[in-house]
Formats: sequence, C-alpha cells, structure tokens
Amino acid sequence: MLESSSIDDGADARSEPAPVEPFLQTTASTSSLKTIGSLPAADTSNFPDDVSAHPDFSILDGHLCLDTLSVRELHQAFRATFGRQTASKDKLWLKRRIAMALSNSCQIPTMNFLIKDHKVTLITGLGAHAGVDEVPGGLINDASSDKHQHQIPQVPEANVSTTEPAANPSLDQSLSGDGLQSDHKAAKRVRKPTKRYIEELSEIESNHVGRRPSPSVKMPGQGQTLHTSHQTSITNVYPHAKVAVTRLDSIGGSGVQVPFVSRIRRCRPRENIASLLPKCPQENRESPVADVSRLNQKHGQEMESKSTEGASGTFDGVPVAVPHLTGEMSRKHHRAWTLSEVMKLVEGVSRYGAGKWSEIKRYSFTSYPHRSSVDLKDKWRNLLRASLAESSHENRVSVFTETNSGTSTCTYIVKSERAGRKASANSSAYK
DNA sequence: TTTAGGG
DNA sequence: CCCTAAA
Repeated sequence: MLESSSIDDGADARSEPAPVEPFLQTTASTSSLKTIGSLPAADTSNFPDDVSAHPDFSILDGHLCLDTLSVRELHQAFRATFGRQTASKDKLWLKRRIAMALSNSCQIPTMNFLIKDHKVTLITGLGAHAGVDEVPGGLINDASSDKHQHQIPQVPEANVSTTEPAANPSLDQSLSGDGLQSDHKAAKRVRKPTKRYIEELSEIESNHVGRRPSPSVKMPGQGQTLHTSHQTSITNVYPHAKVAVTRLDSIGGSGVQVPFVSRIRRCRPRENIASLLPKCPQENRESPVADVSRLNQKHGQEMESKSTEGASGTFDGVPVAVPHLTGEMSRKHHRAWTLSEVMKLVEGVSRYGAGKWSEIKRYSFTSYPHRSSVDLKDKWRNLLRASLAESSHENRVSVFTETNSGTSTCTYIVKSERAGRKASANSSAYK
C-alpha cells in the first residue's frame, strides 16, 4: 500500500524522503503489528510529551497491540479506559471497545503536528493556515503563469466570488480563512444515514455477540490518505487502532469520526460501458485489468505533458482502452486527470462558480466527454482537500533580499507537493 | 436531473 | 470512482 503512493508520482525521488520514510516505516505501516506489540513500548517513548501527555495515550503506550493481550489484560485496559469494570469475556468485544474509546479520545488536531527529522513537533496554530485564502486564486495564477496562457489568464481570486457571489458560499467560506471550521460544518447539508450505513451498524452489533466477524478486517483507508512526506497524522502513527472501525473525516482534519467498516463492494451490473466512451473497441476482452489501467494512466500522463497547449481538444478521442470487465462488477476506468483538464476545471469554476457542475461540464468540458459533472465535482473537492492539506505543511523558505532601500524579507511558501499537478510553488511575501 | 457528501 | 439522499 505504501508503494502505491510512490507509484502515482513517478519522479518523486527529489522530494527528500530520507528523513521521514524510515520513521514512517518503523512505526506506521510496514512492520507487522506483532513486532510493535512485542516491543516494550520503546518505539512510542520517542514521542515528545505533547503527545503522551494526553491521558489515554499513556494507556495506548502500554498496549499498542490489543491483539496480543489476554482477556485479563484487556480487562485492565478496559478499566483504565472507561474507569469501570466489565464482566464481558468476549475478547473481540473488549478490544473493539477499548480501541474505539481510545481512538475517539484522540482529539488531537491532526493538522497541528509536523513530523520532521524523526521528531513530532507541535505547530502552535498561529500561522498555520497562512496560505489558505489564496488557494483557488493561486491555482489559477500558477496554472496560467506556468506555461499556458488561457482565456482567463490572470483571474484574480476576487473573480471567483464576483462572478457568482451567492452561488458558492462554501468556497467563499473556505477563502475567508480560519474561523470557518464550525461554520463550514454547520453549512453542510444534513444527511441522514444511508442504508448501507445502517446495515453496517447492524452488522457490527451482531458481530459483537457472535463469532468473529471475518478474518480479513483490513486496515481501512491505508492507501488513500493525503499525507505527504512531511506530515502525517498522529492517528496514522498508531495503525494498530485498526480494531477501531472509525475513519477520520478528511476535510480539514476536523477529527470527526464516523463508524466505518470495510466491506466488499456490492456489485452492480453495469449496462454497457461502451456507451460512455464511443470510441473504445471491443478488444481487451480478458486482459488483466490492473496492467491495462496502469498503462493507460501512464499514457494519460504523457499526453498531459505533450499537449501543453492543451484545451484544444487534442485529447478527446484518445483511444483509452477500457477494460471490458469480464462479467459482474465493473467500474469506470480510472483516467488520471490531465493538467489541461484541471485547468479547464479551475477556469470553469472561476467562470460559472463552484457548484455549477453541469454548466461547467456543458461549456468547458465539451471536449472531454468522459468527465461527468460528478467527476468535476469530485475533482474539485479533491483539489480543495489537497490544497488545504498542503497549506498546513508548506515549507517556508525565507529569502533575504538586500536592496538600496533596505533589507526586505520575503517568505516563499514552497509547497512540498510531490505530484506537482497543479501549483508547484506559491509565493507570498510579507515584511 | 443535478448537487452534495459519504464511501 | 461509486452510491445515494435531497433538492
């Protein structure tokens, strides 16, 4: 799972992985749970007191791996966690209960820790979100100043809000800065739990009493987190909390947790995928799906770099071979977003407003028939998330410039982005 | 149908 | 990307 992140961005060698990777590997993912569990908490004692000062972490330090504990030890842990005894002898239940409580008590704001030089340092929130307010504007400016001169070359960030003042309140909120976290939450449309959610809950309940759920309770979401090499969330340092079926809400690291259990995807008999992509022939009938997708991904990347003038629709009929899935479950073939697509999207958002996905799709993505309006929405959300996550662990490089009028300090915010798909470097100067 | 948001 | 509730 770790490799997948490095496959995504092939040329990632420059991103100084040296200080961080070993740390991650020893504590986070690659080493097995047993190894860590049997270690007498030596690993965790490396953490500064900021972390272990939290009451529940002291417990967690001692019992990193609940799997190895006996029932009696589990009882102790339970009592330490909940402050009361329990009569249950169900090991699984105990583990779940403890792990759930532990993970729920981890209210540590994940964005405020920086792992660097083998240490976890606490970022005292003052300037942590300095660059947030220029996310979309920076996107546009960077993209346009990079290579391409688009129809909207220097759209100031105000443009985003002036074109559609009322249409994108969420965007404006995220532009306006820090105090938005609660407001943003409140602005979200309330949503009642889905059927699947209910099913999962009931399934958990039934598993509490009965037999083991299934031997393959995999770590949820190991592969899709946004961590870059410079920062990782605290919760990721303790992957053994896998027993806790919770999942961080990823927007802004707000720490909202939601019960979650991985489950096999329900297969949906898709009608005919050929109608989506008119040009795809019937060839890859039984070709290995993974290989084909990898290849096509590469293909897309190359096209992206080749068609730097972009936007001219050279991409339309790229014969991306869609693997016609043999039989039941299928999925739209993953197509990596090209730079021109992203730029189109950004431009469209700035023109029609975030949320007008159908319009953007209609007017700006006529040459990209494979991108639905939902795709646009998803991509935009990902971009926002990425830039949010990024803005919290950007590296500041101060440059002192000697001028005749005096010495001015200019702090460049160099984004430690690895894929480098959108903004590569954003600069903001202050005195 | 479109949008928003969780998975 | 997928799925689905709301609008």
